[in-house]
Amino acid sequence: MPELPEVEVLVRHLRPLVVGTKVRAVEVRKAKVLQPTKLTALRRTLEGATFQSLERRGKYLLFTLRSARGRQLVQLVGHLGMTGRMFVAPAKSQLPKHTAVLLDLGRQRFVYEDQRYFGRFTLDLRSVAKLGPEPLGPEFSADYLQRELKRSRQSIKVKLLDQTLVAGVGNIYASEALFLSRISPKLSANKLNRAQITRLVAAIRKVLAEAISFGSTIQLNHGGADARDGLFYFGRAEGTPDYYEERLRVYDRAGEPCRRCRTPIRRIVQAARGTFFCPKCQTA
DNA sequence: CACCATGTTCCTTG
DNA sequence: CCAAGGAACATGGT
Repeated sequence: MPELPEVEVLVRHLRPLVVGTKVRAVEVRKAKVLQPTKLTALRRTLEGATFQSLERRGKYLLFTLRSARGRQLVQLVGHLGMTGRMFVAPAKSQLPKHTAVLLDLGRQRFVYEDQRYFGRFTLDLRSVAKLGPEPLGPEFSADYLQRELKRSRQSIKVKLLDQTLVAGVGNIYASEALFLSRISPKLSANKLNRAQITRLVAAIRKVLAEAISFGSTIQLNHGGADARDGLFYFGRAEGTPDYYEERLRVYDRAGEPCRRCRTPIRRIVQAARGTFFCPKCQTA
């Protein structure tokens, strides 16, 4: 469930559940997700430590803990990859098949589960340090984007996936933002004019903010055994079907009519990922 | 069997 | 050295 909005909703959900709790023990079932951190280092750092805060940066979760008796603060980085989930559940509850890391919090336990194990649960901050500005923050402006795009010949769609350009936009919301700003995904980054760049900044902010508010509205069952079929797709409450169906404008809608002009939505492949767009509304 | 999937990193090519 | 493209990672759904 992992682009910026999904991570933001998860962070808001988890924050009150973990802050103030103490880690009694750490169990790792898939050491790959720790890398390059060693199991012994993770244990030494986390056992006895108390969660102090939880923030989001791009698609990453940043946990800050206070060490056992010192007043030393340590940071823990989480990433959900393509299929990761994190939740807090009763200590004896059933665990998902692909559980990677477990934190014993006493009556409750924190679970990081990831079907494909593409995610991370690590003390290594290097990936976070490389991230570009937050798209919902003040640094992400038309001036900034214009400066960054002018040297790149990559298609704008592929460029938006570059986390050093802007942190948190993924394959779904890149297509969505380009549709909203009526820019062809194939347009070379350095060919966007100022008006397009201004529209794109606004569209990125809008699709992300809209998705956060959608995810905050519906009831999500983060820890449930529900079928996991995509972004916000599990455990949603009954009675929100309309908004749910209308939520995405182009992503995964190949062949279906554009919501603006009824032209069939097209799917193309860019950098080995699917891109969805309206060939009539999104002109080069 | 073939192809597809919300992400990131590494390797190769130019 | 840099930019860009593609494969790899691992598992499951259609």
